Amino acid sequence: MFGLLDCNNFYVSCERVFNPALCQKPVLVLSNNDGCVIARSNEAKALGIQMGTPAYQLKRVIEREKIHVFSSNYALYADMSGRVMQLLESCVPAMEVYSIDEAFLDLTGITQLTSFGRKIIQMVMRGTGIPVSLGIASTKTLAKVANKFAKKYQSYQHVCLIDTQEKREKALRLTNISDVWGIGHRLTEKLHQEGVKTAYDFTCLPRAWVRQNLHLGGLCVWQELQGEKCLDLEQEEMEKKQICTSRSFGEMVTELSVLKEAIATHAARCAAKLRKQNGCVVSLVVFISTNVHRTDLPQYWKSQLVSLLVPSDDTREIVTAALHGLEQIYKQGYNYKKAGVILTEIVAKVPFQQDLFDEKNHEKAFRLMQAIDQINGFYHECKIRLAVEGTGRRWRLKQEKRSLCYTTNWRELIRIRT
DNA sequence: TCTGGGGTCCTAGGACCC
DNA sequence: TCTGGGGTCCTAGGACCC
Repeated sequence: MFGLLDCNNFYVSCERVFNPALCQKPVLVLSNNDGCVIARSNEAKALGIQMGTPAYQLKRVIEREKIHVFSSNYALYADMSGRVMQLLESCVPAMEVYSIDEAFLDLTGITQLTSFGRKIIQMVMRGTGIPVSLGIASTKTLAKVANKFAKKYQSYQHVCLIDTQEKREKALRLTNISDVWGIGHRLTEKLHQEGVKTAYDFTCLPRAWVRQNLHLGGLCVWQELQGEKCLDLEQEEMEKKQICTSRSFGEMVTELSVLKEAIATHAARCAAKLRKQNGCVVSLVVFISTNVHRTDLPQYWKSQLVSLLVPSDDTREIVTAALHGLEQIYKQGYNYKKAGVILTEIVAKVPFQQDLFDEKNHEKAFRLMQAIDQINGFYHECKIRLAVEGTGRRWRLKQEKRSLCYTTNWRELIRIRT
């Protein structure tokens, strides 16, 4: 059996752990640049606030309902996620960390699944203060369905088990097709045209039709909903095939010098992620774009592929390549809103490969990068950077309501008044 | 004024080869 | 009347996830 454990309103719950006065109150967490809503407390959901709504459209309701609003604080959320995952690891034979707030658990051989589930939930609550819900079923997709019920109906007390045909059918009849994992809005439209409203209706479609019209991905969902296992636990962390770092700017940017700082910073961040998985990059893409929402201003979107002569994981070489790409696509006279770097072709690192004409001291470069990674890793921020990365003063994110990094920064530890 | 950031996988279609 | 057939590789774009 599979379990899907998911943290309730995760980002909001993290804020509440360190600020209990937020409990029972409507709370929102915003995306980077305080752009749109990415997490809501139940109280905020009850006010009808939808995921993804731009913050400026909510100004009035925020004031009227006294909603507490936070900029996202990823350092805090990532650290809290790590604590939850560590606790889970200690009580199941195997697990897959699926996202920052979700994990699939291998529950093979465990009897009394519901009471076991309740114990896990209590343990996470006691250890971290984060409320979680658990769905249990014979496939991952059904465990996802069960998890929705565990969250939605109080009577389950945060654990929902689907272990019989009757329960499975009943759950599928009560699940909208759009709420099924793997069915996005496009497939929902297509299925609505076929008269499919619920997950149960979907399972009644003939296999051949599903294969032909929804292809392999759709067929996998169809099988899993019947209780036929298609997906397994993925335990080892896969190496990324692409690594991307991009950000919108807090304010619009026109000058090349400012874009250079941003691109250099993103490229350096990509390089650090790359070294973490022992990879080297062969080619990368740099892109810049204006603000697509400002239809009153001239628009420009351009990307440039850059190939490195020798695969590299050296921040200096990756940054140089990225800046080279930027110079080829920069055009004066536009207000830029976003820039990014994508490492598109990644290969495994072969230690100190030497080219005949290569005069670089790879051993020395390796030690330098290692030292930088260690120092930056220790401080949870980039203390050591290239000068071209600048200070970010001119393009920094807007984060007006960020809470403190209670668990990762000594200067921001929680203060208790005496 | 103002709308995030990071990924994956699959498929169709074109280019090219013999 | 009649226009081969089969294969690979690459890329762009679409769809999905959190």
